[in-house]
Amino acid sequence: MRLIQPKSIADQVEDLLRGRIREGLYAPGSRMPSESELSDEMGVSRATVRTVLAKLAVNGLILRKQGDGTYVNARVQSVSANLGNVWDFSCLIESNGFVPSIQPLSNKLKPASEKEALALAIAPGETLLSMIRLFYADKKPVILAQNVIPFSLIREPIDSIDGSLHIRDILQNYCNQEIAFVITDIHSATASPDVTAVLQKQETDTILELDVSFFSKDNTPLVLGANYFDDSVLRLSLVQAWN
Amino acid sequence: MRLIQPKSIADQVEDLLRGRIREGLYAPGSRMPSESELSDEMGVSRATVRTVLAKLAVNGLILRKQGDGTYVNARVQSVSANLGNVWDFSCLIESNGFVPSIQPLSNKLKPASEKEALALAIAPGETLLSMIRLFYADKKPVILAQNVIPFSLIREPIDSIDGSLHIRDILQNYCNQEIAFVITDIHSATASPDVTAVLQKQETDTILELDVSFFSKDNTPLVLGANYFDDSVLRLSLVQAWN
DNA sequence: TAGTGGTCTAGACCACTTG
DNA sequence: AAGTGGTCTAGACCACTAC
Repeated sequence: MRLIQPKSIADQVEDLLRGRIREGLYAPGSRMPSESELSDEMGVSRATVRTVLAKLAVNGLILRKQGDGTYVNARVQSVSANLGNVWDFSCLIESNGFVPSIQPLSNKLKPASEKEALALAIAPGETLLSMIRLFYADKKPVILAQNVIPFSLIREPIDSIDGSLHIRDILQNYCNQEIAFVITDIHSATASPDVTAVLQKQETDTILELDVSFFSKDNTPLVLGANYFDDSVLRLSLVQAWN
Repeated sequence: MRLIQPKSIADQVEDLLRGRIREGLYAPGSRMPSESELSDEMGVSRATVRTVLAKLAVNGLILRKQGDGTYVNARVQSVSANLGNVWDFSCLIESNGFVPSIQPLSNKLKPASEKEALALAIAPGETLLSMIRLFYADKKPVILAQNVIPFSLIREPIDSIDGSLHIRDILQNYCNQEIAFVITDIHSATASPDVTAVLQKQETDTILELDVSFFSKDNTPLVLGANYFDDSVLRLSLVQAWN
C-alpha cells in the first residue's frame, strides 16, 4: 500500500500556477507577476518559484524574457501532447477535445517470442501476460493497444486486474513497480486486417504505430507495448522549448 | 553579429559530464560519483551540479536513486532522438548511425496560400521564401524538407543563403530571429508521386510526415515546415523520463 | 549509522530590457 | 535607473537506501 504524502511545496506552487493559467487569471499572452512577487505572495523562496517556472517553460506553457518578464504562451494551450505525454493516451485523447474511455478486449497468457524475450531481457518461451485494449475518443475507437508484461512480475491474480487503468497504475498496483523511463518508437504503417476491423479503417488507410518500452530505475524492462493509432482522428503533436 | 560569450559554469559542467559518459569514463550501468564529490572536484556548488544532473536525467541519460546514487543509463546511449531533437534532422540521422548531409534543391519566392497565411499570421498572397532540401543518411535520401519563411523577415539577399545550414542558423544569420519553441505534428501518409521519386520509394509505401512550426519568444510564427520522413531507414524514437 | 539524493532557503551578483 | 529574469553560492534539513 502506498502512503498519501503531502505534495511538495514546488508541486503545490505548480498546481496553483497551472490553475491560474488554465482559468485565465493569467490571460493568454499577458505578462505574469515577477518571480519576486510570486515568491512573496506564496511565502516561498525565489529558487522554488524558479524551478516551477522552468518546468512550465520547457512545456512551452510560458515564455520567459530576460530583463522583461514572464508571459503566458497563448499558442500552446490547445496543443495536445506535451513532451511527457506521448504515450499517455487518455491524456492525449482528452487534450484533443474528446472524452476518453478504455475498453479491455482480452487478458491472455502466452509464451514470449524471440523478439519479445530479447526486448524484455527474459528467456524465449517464458510466460507473458498480453493485455489488449481499445481506446475511444467520445464513441469512436482510435487506438488499439497491446501490452505484454512478464508474468513473473505480477503479484496478484490476473482476474483481478482492472483493464481500464493506466499502465503506470497497473504496474504500481499489481507488480509493485515504478516506471522510470520510456522509449517510444514512431512508425507509419498500413493497418493489418484485424487492426482495420477494430479501428473501422480501410486497408489502404495509413496509421501510426507507436512501439513503447517501459523501464524501471534498475533498467529492467517492464512492459512492451504496440499501439495502433488512428491519426486521422487524433492529432499527435509535441511542443519543445528552449532555455 | 553574435558575440561569442564564454559558456556558463553549468554548461561547462554538462559538457564535461556528457563527455565522461560518452567516452565510458563513467561506464554504462555504473554508479557515478556523488553530487558532493562532483561539486568538490569541480569547485562549484552542489546546486549547480544538481541542475546539470537534473537535465541529464530528463534526457534519460542517467538514473537517480534516492539514498543510493546516480547511475549511467546503459540503454539510452543508442536511442536516436532525445526530446529536444525531434526536428533536428542532421542530429537525428547521426544518432541513427549514419553520416548526415544536406542537398539544397530549390529556393523560390511564392505567394502564401490561405493555410500558410493563417499559420504564419500574415495576409494571404504575401511573399514567402520556399526552401526545399533533401537530407541524406550516408548516400541515401531519407528526408524531403520544405520550409517556408515570410519574405518580410529576411534581411539579406536570398542568393546568399547557405541552404545547408540548420533552420535555426538560417533564422539567426539572415533574419536575426531566435527560435523559442516548436510545435511538431506527426502524421502517417502514403507518399505523393513527387515525394516517392525523390525518396526512392514505391507509391504504396508509407512515410511519416512531420509538420513543424517554429515560433519566436514574441509568439510570432517564423517558419512552417513540411517534412517527409522515410521511417523504413530512420528510426524516430523518443526517450521520456520522470522525476 | 553513514552516505546518498530530494527539497528548500536567503542572499549575492550579473545581463538584459524598458522607460 | 529600476526592475526583470539568469546564474551561482553555502548551508540546512529531510527521506531514503545500503551496510
